[in-house]
Amino acid sequence: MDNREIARLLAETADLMEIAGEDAFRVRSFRNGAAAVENYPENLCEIAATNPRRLTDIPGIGKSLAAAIQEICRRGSFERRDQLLAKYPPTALELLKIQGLGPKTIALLWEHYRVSTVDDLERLCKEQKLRVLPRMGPKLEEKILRSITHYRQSAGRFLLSFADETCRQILEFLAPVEGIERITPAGSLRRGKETVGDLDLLVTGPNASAALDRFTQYPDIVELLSHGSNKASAKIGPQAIQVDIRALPSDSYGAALQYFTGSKEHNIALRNRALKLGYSLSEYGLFTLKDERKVAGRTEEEIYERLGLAWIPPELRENQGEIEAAAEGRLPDLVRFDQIRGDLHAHTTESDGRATLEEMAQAARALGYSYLAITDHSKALAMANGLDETRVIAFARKVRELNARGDLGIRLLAGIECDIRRDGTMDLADDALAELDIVIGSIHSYMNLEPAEMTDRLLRALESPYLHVLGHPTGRLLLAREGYAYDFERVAQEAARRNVAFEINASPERLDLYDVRLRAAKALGCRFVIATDAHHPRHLEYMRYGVMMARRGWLQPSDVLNTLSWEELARALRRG
DNA sequence: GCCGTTTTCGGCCCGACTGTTTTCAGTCG
Repeated sequence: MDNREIARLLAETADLMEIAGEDAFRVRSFRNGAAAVENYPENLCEIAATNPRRLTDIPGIGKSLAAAIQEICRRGSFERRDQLLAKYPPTALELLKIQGLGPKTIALLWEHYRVSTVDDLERLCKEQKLRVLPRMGPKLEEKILRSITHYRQSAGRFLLSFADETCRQILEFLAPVEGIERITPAGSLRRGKETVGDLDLLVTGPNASAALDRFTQYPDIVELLSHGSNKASAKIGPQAIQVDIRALPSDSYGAALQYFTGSKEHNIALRNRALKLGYSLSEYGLFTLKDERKVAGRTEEEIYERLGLAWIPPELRENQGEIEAAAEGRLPDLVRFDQIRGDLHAHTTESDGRATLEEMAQAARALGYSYLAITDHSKALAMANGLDETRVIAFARKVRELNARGDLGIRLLAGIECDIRRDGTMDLADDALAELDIVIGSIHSYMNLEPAEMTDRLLRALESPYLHVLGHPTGRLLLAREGYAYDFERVAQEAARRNVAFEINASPERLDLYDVRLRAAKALGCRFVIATDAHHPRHLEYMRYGVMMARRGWLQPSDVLNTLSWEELARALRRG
């Protein structure tokens, strides 16, 4: 049992407690505990087994949660959770993911109609049966139906980070198998798509089928779907993500990798090109049409080369012009993770981060960065303890002193993630903003304005002479919420004109901006920063997901400001 | 339920919108 799973059980119990109408502070303690557990560096079940008293040393874990964790480690659940699950079906938790439905309404629906599935809920809305309940009406029925549609669209997909982490754990489990040359993830994970449907793993080597055998022993398998000598499939973990693993001969490995990486659209275009050149392309290789002789297949490179193309990085394979560019030798020189010199969006305990400034600085230094911008929230985000002008000025002074002391091993930038208010003005006064090295402007409220009003709001924000970066520019939350509606082109044009960069927020729940919007913005002359929005030292590692997004947006190092040295960056951030 | 103590009980995050009401509960960030 790993910490992530313990955290999931605690958070799930918090949800159930909320539906049961339990004390809100108690619920929050469970949520805090879940967060503490998830981020804890050592395996808690090992601690529980060897020295359980140490559990309560973890901030946020007291006697009750420590006992719950011990019980979870022993038998996979705990008393409180079992009681709640006896009262409410686990499917009720699913309803929490419907926007606009909260614990109180779910409890009400359960009391009246025994509703516990999305399908039931949809039926009741359509039969107009919700409106007879207290505080319910036709508008709510409509809103829920819309939310259900959005929910269905995102069901069955997983965040890139989740797929990536699951993949990493499987690769680790398969590592001891002898006689394996390579195991490569293909599919949308390899393309760096922000959400992933299932995992495709390709194995080659004289003993590839042994890797399949070992895979079927993977402890997290909840359902083994098939297991032959060439392919095995299973659903893994409580989320039941499907994993397909294929054993392949070395001489067609490249062809299979190409085929299973996709995208489907890219592959169709590539096969058409092959046909025109007198070949047929399949997952087994590139063959002549005339005598079905195999001419390529061992590597991807030789297949693309035979088709008169430069090798195309997986992130570009969406049939969005990359094949033409590869034919004409004008593929971009995509930005790489090792070119990133620093992170420009991070939170600390000063607002809603979980680590101190010093801890964040140390983590950034460990990643080899030469600078880190601390950008806590501004005062409009009262729930996050955002900074007012006085605190901002004191904070800037503290950062200058730390830098002057020179023992951090990394350059700190004093920054702020300043709220953009409803009218487009900044949440902090100019004289406070002027003290800072970097100002990110972000929207965290009034996200449902009419498009015209939202466009005006953003254009007004861009007028601030102190704004350097527009944070998470679309506001989307993957698998959860669509971005705000506004005229993106107009805002991008104005951002380019005023030298305000767009953020590529690398947080796995956001990944914002993203491919299509990045290309559009780049074409309009915009520049970008890739930043993690870290609320914990570990979150700094999300940078590589941001880099994947940048690559999907065809960005080169020169498009990305944090590939610059601190001195160059300081010049680039200066306005005018 | 956790934490911290002026040490065993009180504070813990709060403001605003939405859709329903006719004064506010529920949801969201």
